[in-house]
Amino acid sequence: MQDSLRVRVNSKLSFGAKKERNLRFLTTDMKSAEEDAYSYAPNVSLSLPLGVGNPCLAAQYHTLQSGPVISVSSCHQSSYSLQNDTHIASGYYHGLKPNGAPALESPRIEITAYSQYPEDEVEERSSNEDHIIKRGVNSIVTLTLPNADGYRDPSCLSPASSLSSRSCNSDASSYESGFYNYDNSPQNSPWQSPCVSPRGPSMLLSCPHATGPVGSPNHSPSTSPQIGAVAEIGWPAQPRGSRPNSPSCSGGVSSCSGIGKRKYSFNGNSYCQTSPNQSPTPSPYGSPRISVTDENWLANTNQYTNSAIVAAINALTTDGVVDLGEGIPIKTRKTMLDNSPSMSLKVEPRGEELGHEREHCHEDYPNRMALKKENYCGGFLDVPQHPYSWSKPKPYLSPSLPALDWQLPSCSGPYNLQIEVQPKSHHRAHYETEGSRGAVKALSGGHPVVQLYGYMESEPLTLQLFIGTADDRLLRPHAFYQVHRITGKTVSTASHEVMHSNSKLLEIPLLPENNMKAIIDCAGILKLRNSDIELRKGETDIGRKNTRVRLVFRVHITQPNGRTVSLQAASNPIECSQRSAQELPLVEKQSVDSSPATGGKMMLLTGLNFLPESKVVFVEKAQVPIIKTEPNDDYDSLGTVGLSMHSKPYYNQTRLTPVMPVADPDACLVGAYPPCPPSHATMPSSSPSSSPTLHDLSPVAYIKCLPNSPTHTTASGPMASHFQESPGHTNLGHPPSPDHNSSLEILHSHGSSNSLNSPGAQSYHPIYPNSSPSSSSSPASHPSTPGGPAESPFASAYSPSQVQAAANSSQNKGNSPCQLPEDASPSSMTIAVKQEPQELDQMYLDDVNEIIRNDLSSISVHPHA
DNA sequence: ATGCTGGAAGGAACA
DNA sequence: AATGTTCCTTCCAGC
Repeated sequence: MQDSLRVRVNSKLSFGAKKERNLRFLTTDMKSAEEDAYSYAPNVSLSLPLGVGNPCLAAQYHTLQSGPVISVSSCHQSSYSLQNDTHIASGYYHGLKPNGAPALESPRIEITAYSQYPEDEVEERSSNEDHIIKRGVNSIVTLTLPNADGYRDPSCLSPASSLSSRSCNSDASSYESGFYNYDNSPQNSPWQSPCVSPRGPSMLLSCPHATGPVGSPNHSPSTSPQIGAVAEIGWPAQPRGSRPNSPSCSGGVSSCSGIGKRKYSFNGNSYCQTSPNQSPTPSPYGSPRISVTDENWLANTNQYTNSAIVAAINALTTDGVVDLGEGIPIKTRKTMLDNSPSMSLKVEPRGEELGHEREHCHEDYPNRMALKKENYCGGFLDVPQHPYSWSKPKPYLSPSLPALDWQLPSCSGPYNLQIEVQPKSHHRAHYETEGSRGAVKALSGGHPVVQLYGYMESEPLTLQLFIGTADDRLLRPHAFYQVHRITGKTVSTASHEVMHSNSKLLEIPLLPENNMKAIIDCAGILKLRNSDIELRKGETDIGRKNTRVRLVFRVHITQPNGRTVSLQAASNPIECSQRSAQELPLVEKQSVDSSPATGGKMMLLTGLNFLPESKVVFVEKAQVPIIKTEPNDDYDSLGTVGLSMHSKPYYNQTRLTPVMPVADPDACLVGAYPPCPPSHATMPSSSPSSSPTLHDLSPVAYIKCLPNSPTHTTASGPMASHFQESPGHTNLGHPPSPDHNSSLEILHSHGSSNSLNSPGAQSYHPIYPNSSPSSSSSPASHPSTPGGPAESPFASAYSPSQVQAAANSSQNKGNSPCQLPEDASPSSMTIAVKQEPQELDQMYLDDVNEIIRNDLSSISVHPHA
């Protein structure tokens, strides 16, 4: 298909120009991939025939990303093992202890003691106000603020930490704490029991405030201290309503900060959170922002605390400390948290909860403190409402739930956790200073759906949700984003927030009566200020352009033998910035599924965000043409486009899904493809992502696709890898194939986007699914990538030459990498892509990615060419 | 009156 | 060091 078909595009919406336009086809060109990130998918699709096979989509997904993914095939827990990938393994596992506690990350964590402490103790402590350890720490902090401290501490510690700094976090935490409180209280235990679930509702019920029971809590806590108090107390907070949830947190915070705006934020945040409370101190200390964040939690404490103190505290306690310790990097925290979490989760949830709650309470205010103690501690309980669910369960106590940064499989034995409906590839996250921007939606207009297959027990379970990174390499809690609980009339799913480590978790009941399926209409995404997070001590990630996330779902199943099986499924990547949304083209429909390679036929593409500069590129792979769209980022687009275009055929086969994983999920979905077809029970994969990250992660695959430049390859690379890895997924690629011959890509030149610019290529942006992006971005690594689209565009240019070059390069680069690419490259290769070098180091990975891209590009190119 | 959105201004961070 | 571009965060306004 080199040619081009003409395409007219109508943009449905108003998008500006968007409406109908004729797209140009580029046949050969490469696009920039820029956005690739988003795009990932596209490429993928191309090829990938992969296999759809993998049972575990998730894996696939990951795979996709990673490349290696390989394995994905297996869904299982194995994942862990599977993961083999070195990467994975190393990355992931390493650090972690079996328990889940990441060893590496932070020792402290270990130190922490939640686990150590019996929950009871904890509670007691809590009750005591927590002076104890954390509390102690807190106490310290506390000192400053009397009551509050106590509360905070707990929460702060952990929560705070996580949140990072941000007040939000804190807030969040608070909120959460609120939740926690609940949790703590009986409720909390979500972990425990799924029960919670019930709780949710119940909670809601119970909570006066809240309408949504849950909701409120959240909010409140966070919110203002006072409010917080209330909130906590009451979910009441809910009442607050308005933004309670997020807002609260944020809102509260926001208000604080918000009001103040950043500048103020310092105060604001911190203050808000903390300070608000009471003490003045809080915020002050920290640097504004920083402090704020952490502060929030820590804030109080921190303030007082000196590093030494902190250290001591840490030593003592931990959690709290951690938080406090702003110093402690988030990661660390996470770890710690994780550890704790684990504990908490299973076992300690309370502890955490308590802690959190407390924290929350504390955080909020002295009042809260009072409240807490009273309320929460006492009152809450009273609050019968929440308790319901939460309390009850606690089934798991085991301390060891896996840390949030652990990679878990989506399938294990008979169990398979799948994301039946993927979230849209774009969701504008809200700042604390803003009101909630609603729950994450699915392409179809509904909401993401998660289902646990293979669970035959009558006891409900708790589905945990947190915001993870979109990195292919490693799936871990995102430092700059927090899940935000949404409540209201439109929310049908009960939920409650809990702080885990520094991350907020949303706990949602998985009920047998609902076939262990949950509609995730209660999850929004809160953006924390980069400055707040970056200030954290341990934080190493850069917020700038790090705007892609994934919804990560976990479920812990306690088997008859007492053993707990933890499954995890991650969604496709979601772009959370405002910007991208606008820029990404999205193809919702295509009038023709296929056309002669000779061209001459008109194709009508309907979608969004088509710009004059947007181009549609057809790539002929083998025989089957594939169409890709590459909107820059949009996965959607990609997804859509790709999907559609190609087709459906593909779709069918493979499903984009895999490929798309991320990005497009929507598209895919939208496209009508089920994201995870697989979903079926069997499928593990479904969530491609899900899984285990392990798998993938490797960025390699994804990779960025693109590099631009020069050769870049583009997307292909990633895709390729994806393909390879998970054929299935990839497939999206193409499964097997059918079609894949050519692909159509829509490119935008987004303006300036770098990528575009780049190479002569035209920069297309393939729409690859996230994966690529992610990969590219590896978390750490590519900052740019991360996000996006633009930056790293995948630019892929596809010129033949380039392609070749790419290929070569790939070769050059490294074997493994090369290999991958190489494999991939082959045109059609298809997909084949190579296997990934398992062992590649990330370093290599990057290279590899490029290579792959190149390969891909080349591949695609070939066709064209 | 709220909550959710989309859009955009202003300023900071980068290149 | 200056300039231009991109990105981040906060506001505003409309539905």
